[in-house]
Order: sequence, then structure tokens, then C-alpha cells
Amino acid sequence: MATSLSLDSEDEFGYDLSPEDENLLSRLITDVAAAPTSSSSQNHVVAPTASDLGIDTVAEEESRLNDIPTDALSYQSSGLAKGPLRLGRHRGQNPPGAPPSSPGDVVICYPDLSKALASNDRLPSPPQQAPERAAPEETQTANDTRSPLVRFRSFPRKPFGVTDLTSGAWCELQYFYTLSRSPNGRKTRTAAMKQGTKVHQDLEDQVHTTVRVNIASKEDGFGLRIWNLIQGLRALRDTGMTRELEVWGFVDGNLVIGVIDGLSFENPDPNFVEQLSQATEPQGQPSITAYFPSNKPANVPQIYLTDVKTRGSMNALNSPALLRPAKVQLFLYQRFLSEMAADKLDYFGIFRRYGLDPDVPFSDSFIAQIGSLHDELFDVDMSPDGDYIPPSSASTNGEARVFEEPSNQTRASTPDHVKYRTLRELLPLLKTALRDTLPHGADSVGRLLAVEYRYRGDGSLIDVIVFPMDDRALDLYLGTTMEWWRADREPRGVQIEEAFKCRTCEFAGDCTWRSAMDEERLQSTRRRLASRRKKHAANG
DNA sequence: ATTGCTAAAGGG
Repeated sequence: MATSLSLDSEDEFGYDLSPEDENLLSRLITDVAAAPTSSSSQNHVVAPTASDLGIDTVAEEESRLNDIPTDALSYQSSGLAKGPLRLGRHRGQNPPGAPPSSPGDVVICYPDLSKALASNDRLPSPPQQAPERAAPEETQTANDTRSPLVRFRSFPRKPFGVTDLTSGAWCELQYFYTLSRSPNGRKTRTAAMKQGTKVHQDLEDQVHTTVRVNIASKEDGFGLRIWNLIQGLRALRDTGMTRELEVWGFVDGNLVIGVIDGLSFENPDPNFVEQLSQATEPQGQPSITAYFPSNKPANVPQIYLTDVKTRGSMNALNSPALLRPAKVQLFLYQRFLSEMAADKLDYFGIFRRYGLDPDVPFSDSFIAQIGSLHDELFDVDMSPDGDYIPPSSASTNGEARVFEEPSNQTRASTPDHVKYRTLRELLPLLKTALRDTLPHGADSVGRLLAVEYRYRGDGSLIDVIVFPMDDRALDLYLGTTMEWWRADREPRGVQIEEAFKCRTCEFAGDCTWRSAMDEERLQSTRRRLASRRKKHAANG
């Protein structure tokens, strides 16, 4: 095809892919399959009729705080909950301890976990600790022989994010430097990134409003994330679209977290369908999206995934190098959501990875707060005749006796009524929401993916790039990118054709890649010259 | 008004 990955045939950069693999990999770069679609659909600002609450993410996830006595840290944190935009009525009050936040008047107030984090995780050593004879494991950050996977993404550290897996599509070495050299293992935020965050926030605010929820345990925290997911799925089903939906999946047995920018029932490019069927895997069962008359794709409503990228100029040009990480990103989202829709996700594996006990009851405070947002949490109204049903089953293990004090007004709903008290009990509700919104399993998840380029100035739509899901390309990419995470090989720098990336890289100064590359080329040239000399000698 | 801190992604 037009451009290969520019893998040098002499393997100068350490690649040793088969021609077929090489071809597949190159598709990641070159397959800008669709011409940019018109921007006619750019004002589909969804009126947030808003029966639903989508609760935004939580400051939890500090499962790594495990080795620190949690009481010493006074593990009292909070997360953000998002509610409908126009919320005429308020059900219930904020529970005691909760700030007087109301939808529309959003209070963003994160707990200060920095000390807890610093002492346990990211920093090589606690600052107050004497430098004398520091633990050898803590000091040798430069020549640490452990794999990046073990060093940076194993318990009690946070799991993989989709970003972890896509960053290598830009430059593996840059990401490795980010992980190992940056203070918190993350990239320095640029002004462009901050603006991009704001554009994303503005978009999300069109469908959600923030409410704050207090978190008293890590189980609370993950419970909130599940509630968020449920509410996001319902918003998708009820309004046709939602934003910032969290998805989970496993790659090589590793948990990976992702957040899908946009989900909608609207096909990003209806004319693309025929081409799409050719891109799906030929073997295996014929996809329902195939063009055979018997399996009309139009009969199955599908939700389509979008990722928003903001640009600094209205006439932003898109190079394949820029698109490649976004493709991997959307491929991963597509796969994860498909697997969740097909009920193939191992939720208890997720709990295990986070060190969560699926049977630990949510905190009283958390239940009260969620209960004020979701009536369904309680089964008060669920009995057919409206009678109060004693929680006989619930009290069998004694867990129902959480409130022993007489309940006051805000605790009118006793835990006896609570239907979803634990992560385990919450799971069926999530599975139901997945079935309701994606009733055809993986076939409910569209295989057409879109990158939406928006102008950072005002968020207006610049361009949309549409491309099909490509499982083989994703598998191939994951296979190669996991190699360096496992330390089966060194992380690679950019190809020489993409050296422009180094211009904006904060590690360019002491990056060894270029000199190493020069050295390799030098030796390669020497080899070539040597063999040529031999040849000459033989001939002459 | 904007920044840092949890999340992930944020841009190039």
C-alpha cells in the first residue's frame, strides 16, 4: 500500500515483524478510511431532559492506601455526582456531613489526599524520612530492572488506563520517561491540555450536572462508579446519547480502565456501512452488521463511540501520527463495551484487582446519599401491595443492623429497605442496565468509530474522522505494546519520519533514542560496507 | 477567576 510503517527492512530499529503483521500495523496508521464527514450535525446539543442522574467519578481508588492504616488517614473523601441540568425538584436532602450542594450550584471539593498518596505511592521516599540508608528498592529508580507493568501498574498502584496503552502509539520511550521520571508519573499539563479539558467539561455539562457524594470506604467509591455507569447507560437509552461513560476490560489479564467521551445512537456515517462489513473479521460467525439481506444491520440499533480531540486552529491538519493513538483508544473502548454488553466481563476480577470486598456493606452515609438520588435503592415501594416488608432475608447475616440508633429525619429510610447494599448486590442492577441499553450484546455496539475534532476556542466542530473497528489491528498493537510493559523488550522511540514529535517532548534533551538510532545506522552502514567490500574482494 | 489534589484523559 501507499505507506508502510516505514519499518526498515534491515531491521535497523529493532523491529522484527512479519510482513503480514507489518501490513496490519500500518493499517493503524494509514487507514483513514472515511473522508471527513460534513459537519452538518454539529448542533445536536441534546436537551438534557434529564430524568437521570449520572454521577461523576469519585476520589476513591486509593486502594493502595491499604498498607497504611486507614483510620490514620481519616479516609473520608468525596466524589462528584452529576445530576440533570434542569432539576426542578429536589428529592431528599443532603445527608448529614454532605455539603449543601445542589445541582446547578456545583461544589467541587476534593479531599486532600496528597499526603496520603505521597507517603505511600508516587514519591520515591517520604520526605520526612531520613535519607540515611534508604531502602534500595526506593532509590534505584533509574536502573530499575522490574518491568514497567510491575513498577507502575501493579497493586497497590492503580491499574492500567486506556491512556497507558495508547501512549505508546505516540512514543513508547516518551511514555516510559513520563512514568519513570515525572514526579507523579504523568505528563506535565500544557495550556492546550487544560483548554482541552475545559472543552470536554463543557460538553459533559450539557448532559450532566454535578452533585457531590461523600465516600467513606473504597467499596463506596467503586459503588459510586457502578452507579455512575448505570446512570450513564440509562441516559444513553433514554436520551439517545451520553458522555464520559466508564468502561472496564482486561488485556493480558490486566485490568484496564477507560472513559468513553461520547456515546450515541446516531451513526457517524451511514454511508459507510458497506465498507464496514468488509473490515470485520471474515472468519467466525457472520456479523449482524454484515450486508446480507437476512441480517439487516438497520434492524439492530447500535450505539456509536466518539472521542473528542480539541485543536488550536480551525483548519487543523490531521496526520496519521496524530490519529493513531486515537484509533487505538477507540478500538479499546469498542472492545471493552462490547464485552461488557456481552456480559463477558469478570467483575469480581476487578474487585480483586482493587482489593475490594464485594460483600462489605456500603457506608450508611453513602447509602443515604445515593438513596436521596435514586429511589430504587430502597425497596419501600416495591412490594406489590405497598406493605412494608420486613427484611427477613436481609437480616440473616446480621448486616442489616447498621443503624442501631433511632433514625432521625434524614435517615427515614433504614437500611432494612436497602436493596443494593454491597458491590455484589449492585452488580445485577448494572447487568440489567447493560441489557436494557445494549440488548443485542456486542452487536449493539457499533463497529464504526469517530474522532471529533473541535476548536479549543469555542468548542465548535472542525472535523469528524470515521473508521471501522479492527480487531486484528488492535490485537497486534496490544501484542507489541505489552512487550515493553512486560520488559520483554525496551521501549522504542519514534521512527525517524516522526521525529517532529521530539520537538514537543519534554524529555528530548536527554533522550537516548536518537543517538542510539544514529549508532545503529552507523553500524548498519558499516555492515553494508563490509559485505560490499567482501563482494568486491570476491569479484576482484 | 484559577490552581492543586482522586479518576482518565487532556494535546502533540
